[in-house]
Amino acid sequence: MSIEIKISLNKGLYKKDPQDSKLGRKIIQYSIILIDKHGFECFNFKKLAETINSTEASIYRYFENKHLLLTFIVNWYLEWVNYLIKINTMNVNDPKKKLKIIINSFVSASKENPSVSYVNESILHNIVIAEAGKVYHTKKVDSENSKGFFSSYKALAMTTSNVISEICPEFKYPYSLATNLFEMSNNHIYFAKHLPQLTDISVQEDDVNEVEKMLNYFSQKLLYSS
Amino acid sequence: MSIEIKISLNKGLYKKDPQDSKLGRKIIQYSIILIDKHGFECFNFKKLAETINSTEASIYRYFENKHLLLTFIVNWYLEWVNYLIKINTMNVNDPKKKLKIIINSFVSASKENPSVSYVNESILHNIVIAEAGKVYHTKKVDSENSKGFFSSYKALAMTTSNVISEICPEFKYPYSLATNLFEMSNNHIYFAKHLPQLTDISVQEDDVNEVEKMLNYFSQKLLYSS
DNA sequence: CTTAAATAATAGTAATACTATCATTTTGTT
DNA sequence: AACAAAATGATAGTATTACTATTATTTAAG
Repeated sequence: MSIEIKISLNKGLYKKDPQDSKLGRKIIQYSIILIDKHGFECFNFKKLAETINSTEASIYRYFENKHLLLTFIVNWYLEWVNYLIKINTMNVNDPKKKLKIIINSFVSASKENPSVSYVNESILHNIVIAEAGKVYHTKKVDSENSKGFFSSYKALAMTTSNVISEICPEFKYPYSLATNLFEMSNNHIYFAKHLPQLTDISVQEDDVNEVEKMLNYFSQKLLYSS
Repeated sequence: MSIEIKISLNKGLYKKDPQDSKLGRKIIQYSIILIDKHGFECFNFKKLAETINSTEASIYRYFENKHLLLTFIVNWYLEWVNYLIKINTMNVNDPKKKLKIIINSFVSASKENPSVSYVNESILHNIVIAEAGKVYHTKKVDSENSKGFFSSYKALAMTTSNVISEICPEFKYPYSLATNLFEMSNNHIYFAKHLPQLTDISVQEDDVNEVEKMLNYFSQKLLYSS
């Protein structure tokens, strides 16, 4: 018994919705695996086509280029996290508890909620950690923004900032703190694994508990210490 | 009367030190301009060669590839900021004041301290804001780290974290806060310009005062509120 | 069973990221 | 000023990448 979620994303991200066909879902499934394995720079549609026994031309029928494919899967992840947050905070009243749930979703939603058969959420989280910045650090950021390509990140920021403002209505930087918690989560998981001198926390075998603690400590200090 | 600083960087970053020759300095000068103008993805050695009336082959005598060139200029910037911080905090005793000077250097060192004739520090800061993450978000991060390619970032993190620990010796996350202040500075300047829904601050005509205020507020709350 | 839609197979182009070779210019030394 | 050594320029060439176009074959829907 499994319910397949279909996440609806901005139509400008794809030429044809990959979630609606077998080949499309294979493209998503294996692009996640390949980008994680080789890194985004070395990933290309030729390798992907070989991996799934298809052709470049077929993949180009779904995505204009690999940058939009990355944008698609990162947005997919963000929508999925946002959806989980909504469900998990639905019946929670205390905004402090809500923020803890949000922080927990930032660091490890992927570990506790596998949900879509063709998406390995845990690997996808690694991609978000390592590659998500590349989605919006480009010269096309303004035109892509105007097409709504970053609306999933904005939605997540808004969800989080609303909870922050519930906790502390006079706090001046709810959006900044929201995005910072998310970015910090990704950064410090990455630092712990690759540049440990840039952080105080450590991550052993995907145990991100220390990151979670740190984010809770920061938000607590900023929002409700004295 | 001008004193030219020469910043010494990891020798693995270049084949030949660009700071030691006219052509090398032109490569630095115009790569900064071109990367800022077209973005790192669209930047290449052919365009650079045309711009400076040289050839691809000549540029390849200085840098193995554009990724190492970016790594070089980002490290150059970090060394330069670190150097300015050292000078400007040298005769300051109060660590709280020191941290304010550091934060000010993060947001706007480039505006107040032009110092090297062939480097436009202000444009370089824009590159750091938009492209620096790409330097270490790559599959080669571990091998490049072991070669010392990120030592400038580590040095800056250490300088900052030492001051943080001076302010509050029992604070558990001095390195994390140090890198977070730096990343946050870059992120929110970028967000303010391109994705304003992701931040609370705004940046008008390169006035980064609001970012500075926010970083001071965050560090204050974390380190010396009650 | 038929036809439309999706995919595969193949081929081709322009740009990119280099490498190699040799000619020329610049520089430092006596 | 003469000359060797080093740096740069000019030119050419290769492999890979990021696509696009065309036609054949398979699959799915009515």
